[in-house]
Amino acid sequence: MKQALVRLLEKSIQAGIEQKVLPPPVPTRIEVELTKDPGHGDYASNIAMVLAKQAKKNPREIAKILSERIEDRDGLLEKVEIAGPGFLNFFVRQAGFARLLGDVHRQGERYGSSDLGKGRRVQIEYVSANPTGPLHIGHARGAVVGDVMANILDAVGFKVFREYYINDAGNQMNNLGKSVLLRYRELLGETVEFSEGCYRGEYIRELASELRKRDGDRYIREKPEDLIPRFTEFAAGAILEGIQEDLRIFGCVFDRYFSERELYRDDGVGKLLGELEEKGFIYREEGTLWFRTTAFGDEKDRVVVRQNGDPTYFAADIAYHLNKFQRGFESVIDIWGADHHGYIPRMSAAVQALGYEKDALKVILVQLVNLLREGKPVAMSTRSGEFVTLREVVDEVGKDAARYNFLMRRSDSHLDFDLEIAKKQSNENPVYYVQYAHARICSILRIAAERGYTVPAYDRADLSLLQLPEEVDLVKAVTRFPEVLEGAARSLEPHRVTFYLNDLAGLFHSYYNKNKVISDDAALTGARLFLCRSVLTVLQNALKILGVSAPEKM
RNA sequence: GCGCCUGUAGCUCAGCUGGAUAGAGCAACGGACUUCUAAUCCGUGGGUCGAGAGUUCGAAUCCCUCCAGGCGCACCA
Repeated sequence: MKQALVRLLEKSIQAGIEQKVLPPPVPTRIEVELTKDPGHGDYASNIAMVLAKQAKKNPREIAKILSERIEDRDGLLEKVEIAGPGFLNFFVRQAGFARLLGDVHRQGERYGSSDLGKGRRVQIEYVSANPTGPLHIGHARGAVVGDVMANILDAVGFKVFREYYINDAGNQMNNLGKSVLLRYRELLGETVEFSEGCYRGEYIRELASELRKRDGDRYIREKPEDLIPRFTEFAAGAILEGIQEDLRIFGCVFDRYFSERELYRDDGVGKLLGELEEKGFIYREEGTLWFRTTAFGDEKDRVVVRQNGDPTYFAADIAYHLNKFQRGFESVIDIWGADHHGYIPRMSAAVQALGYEKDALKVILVQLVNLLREGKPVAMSTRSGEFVTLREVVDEVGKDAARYNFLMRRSDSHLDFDLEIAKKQSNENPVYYVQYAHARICSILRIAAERGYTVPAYDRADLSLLQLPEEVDLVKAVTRFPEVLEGAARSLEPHRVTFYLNDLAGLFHSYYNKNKVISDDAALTGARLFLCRSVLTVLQNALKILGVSAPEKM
């Protein structure tokens, strides 16, 4: 509907230009919005005010010129009014709205999707937690934001690739192996001391005892230098398997888990740094290699190879991002914890130095989660290994509530996650509000069927009977869905889908309480069933994108 | 000290990229189940959009200056 109105406006501006009452050109962006106040019609455009400056005319005068030249061939509009400083208010005929439900009917589970992305390839990297311990609640938010963002981009026509970067090459891996070895020795009766950087979580103890069960005490005679790599290998493998399992249970499935080690194969990182040095982006100073990130606006240059010869994490990350682009992705999205925001300028600099557009890399920052129980903070300390794992949260509150809760805020704002509220099956928990709307419609359709009503086909339903204000509002909301997905994709803001769902469910609950869908009037019942079915389709499609189930009964 | 993010109703937050009288949920109060599911709905009250100046037809939104909070400022990842 919005787009149809934009086209009408384009044509009327065109006509105005041809008749020399408006100066060219036709603006590239014409805004049409849903109105808040029914007195302002259904849709409104501010285009007359936008044109006022270049046309050097009073906005109301321009509005008049435009409204006189609108050729409504399809009979969508009842009338067009000029209001306030120069708004064009469109009053859509009821039949115009009802027609839109035909799209829902025809497209079914594809309703809402579009070809905004035109099949362009996007890679989206998220979670990417080091395999040094199980995922905790902090990782969960990034996982959901990434997963849902990917679903949204997929829906609007991008070809999406989901990836998890495994940081399995740094010295933290060494610490992991060392930590397990120490616990292993402890199990065999030695007294051990944990140095700085060691991991002390309970899971380390479990890994050690697993090793002991499997291989007994035969490692006790070997040298630590020989043992640590093997212990590391074992621990990282086991932990990564656990991470993958947790993510799967949480509904996050990746196309690929990319190992950092792969970047070092055949001295890949070294060669890349050499190339960048030839191009002048890297220089040597006091025995270290520096990347000239200041050339692209970073506040200082960054080390890529330390004095001791080891490449930094940043060096590998440059290679990783080059690898992404070389695999043919036109656009790359990284999802990071907000505490890494300082890392953006250097990564952006690297991407530009590699010869790609600045816009080719986009970063979504996800703020930390405050875990609460009945309003009181739950203590978490990664160092000591006291934290609530993702698995524990999913087990306690369920996948649906957990996922929905992480999508109720903009990603870059802090989020309080209260375990007790998330668990409650009450009105404090919005996920049930939406699911309940779905279950209610299912129930209506069931009972309608029992009474001999079926949802009519689009051309058999008399949708002109849908005249109540609540019905028009519902139709409007249904038609907003594709726009919401596009907006969420454009702005990289998955929370918009959640807010939209709350609105839609609210409109339905309100309608439901006031009106009967099933009545003795067969034609009216048919029209209302058709409307219900349309709402149901949107609820299902949207919930699917969020990775939240749509129960038929509650 | 520098940089980024945040500041909107008592609380938690939206505000569609500058539009018309700033919204929702909780909490408070008052109502609605003999009905297609009350995990719902209807109503009432509640605001100096952190403060100040600026840009223009028009600002919660954009620019500048302050104030408050968070996070960064490694040859860690």
